[in-house]
Amino acid sequence: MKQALEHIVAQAVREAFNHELAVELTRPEEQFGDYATNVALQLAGPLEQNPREIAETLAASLRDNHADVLESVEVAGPGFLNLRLSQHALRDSLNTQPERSLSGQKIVVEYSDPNPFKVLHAGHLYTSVVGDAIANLLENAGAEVHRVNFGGDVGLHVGKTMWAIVNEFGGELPDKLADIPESDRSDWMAAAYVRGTQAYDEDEAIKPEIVALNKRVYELHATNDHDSAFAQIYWTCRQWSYDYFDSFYARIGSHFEKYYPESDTAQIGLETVREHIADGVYQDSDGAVIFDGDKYGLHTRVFINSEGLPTYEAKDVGLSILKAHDYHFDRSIIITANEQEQYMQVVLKSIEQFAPELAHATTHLTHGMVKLKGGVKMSSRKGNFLRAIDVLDVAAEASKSLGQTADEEVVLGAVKYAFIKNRMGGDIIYDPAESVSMEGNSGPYLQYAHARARSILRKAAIGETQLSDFDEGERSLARKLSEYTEVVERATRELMPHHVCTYLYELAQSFNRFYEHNRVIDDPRQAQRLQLVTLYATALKSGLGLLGITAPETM
RNA sequence: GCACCCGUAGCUCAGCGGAUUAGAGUACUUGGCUUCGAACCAAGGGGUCGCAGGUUCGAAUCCUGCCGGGUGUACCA
Repeated sequence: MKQALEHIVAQAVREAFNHELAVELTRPEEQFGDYATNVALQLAGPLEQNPREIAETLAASLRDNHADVLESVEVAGPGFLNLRLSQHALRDSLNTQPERSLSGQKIVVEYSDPNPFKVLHAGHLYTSVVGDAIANLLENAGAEVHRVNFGGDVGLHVGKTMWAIVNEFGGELPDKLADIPESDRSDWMAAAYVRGTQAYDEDEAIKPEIVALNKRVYELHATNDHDSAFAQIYWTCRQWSYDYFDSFYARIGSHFEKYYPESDTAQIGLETVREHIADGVYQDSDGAVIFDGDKYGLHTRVFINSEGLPTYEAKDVGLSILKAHDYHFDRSIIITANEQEQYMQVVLKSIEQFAPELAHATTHLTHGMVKLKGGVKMSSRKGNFLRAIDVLDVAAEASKSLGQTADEEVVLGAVKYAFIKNRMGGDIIYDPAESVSMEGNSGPYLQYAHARARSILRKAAIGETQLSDFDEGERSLARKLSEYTEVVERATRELMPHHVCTYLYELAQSFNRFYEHNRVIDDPRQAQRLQLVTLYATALKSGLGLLGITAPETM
């Protein structure tokens, strides 16, 4: 409907003023109408006419030619045009069917990116949640979406963890792995990483040992060694990490079709970087291979270190090439924490030098850190970090202490909604109690709103009736419902799922206001109103679905 | 030092070129349930939109400078 109206207004402008203009309609406050546009103000300059007069001319034209769609057209303020939809036009704009604007497009979305041999922390949960929402939005718009994951199964951090494990075992003794209970594996490796990092930073004698172990890990891959004692420890621990990731993703409802380990991207990254030394993209410097980002207003980074090993930079180059090779995508979206923003610019700028189309098809989105409200201290035993599962546990506890359910469905809904509702970019302050509360702008509130609407619908049979003209209260709700597709379209276009949260909450408020003053069951307008309640419940469920949040029938 | 991100009600955040009165949630004050789930609704107090300039008919929104916070800045990921 919005697009059709924009077309209509553009046509009116064309006919009246012989002027081409990209018309943009906005949603004004309800008192002003259903749509508004400031085209008259935009035209005032070029046409050298009074904006109000331009607006009056356009209003008259729209009233004369489109009375079927527009109930009223009014000029307001300095020259705004306020449009109010006719009953049938409003009825026609009530649907939650997505516009398949991205159909035919192949999009790879990479997010989450936890590293084996390290902790799966709150930040990974955050990216996973927003990444899912963004992927869902793209898919909803008709794109062929591929969700992929990337993580460091090789690299210095692995050397650190391996060093600590070997140190703890008193040698390369894979049999000792059997002593680690399954439920402790993840935390045990995370703790080893913490010890390894400490040793690396504080003990000059150990540092070279860890560097050597890092190199040995690369060798395991190069020689396909699965048998040596060191190899057995490495592969077993790597698998433990992957198993843990899988179970966590299953728990939160994330699904990745492919996991790129860095060991797969390291070689191709290394080769690609070396290949482009000759043409001057990368260059030797102090025994390392760098990309001179300063030339482009960025900063310089090392892609191959003086040990001859690829750094994360080269592995990311390799990953880009692998993803392009595997998917032949139209667009690649990478979601990471914002501390990688400038790093990624350097990597992409270097790729742009030899594969401009690949760099230009890539979008890097970033988000901030997850911080617990009140700065709850994590125990040093856990390494001073907030694990992903800690967030879920804290939410479950908060729910219980409010005397509510700690059902996984509700806890996940609470956490996901709390994460997504903020615009991506800055850090988010996570308040467990607020997130699980059924009062206010929260996931459980919307789940409850859905359950409540479904409850009404269960009490009465819905006939085959068509929607008829709305009365005042119905119209207000209908108008809010009609915004659904526009909001989803915007969230998709801007890759900002938080718009969906804002809208769903407003929709629920709009419904509650309607419901407060209008009877549904046993009212003469029951059939009509049940249709609206149905549309409302559907919108809530679809919208929550896009956010990766379930909409229960009862709570 | 330089680069990037962020500074909006006590707190947590939307709004990111438009509408007499800058919006939500929360917290606080008050009113509303013998009726479809009141986990709701209605009303009230609370803001020099970090500061100062500039562009514009119009700036929380764009530009510049400053202040404050965060992050990054050569062999970590």
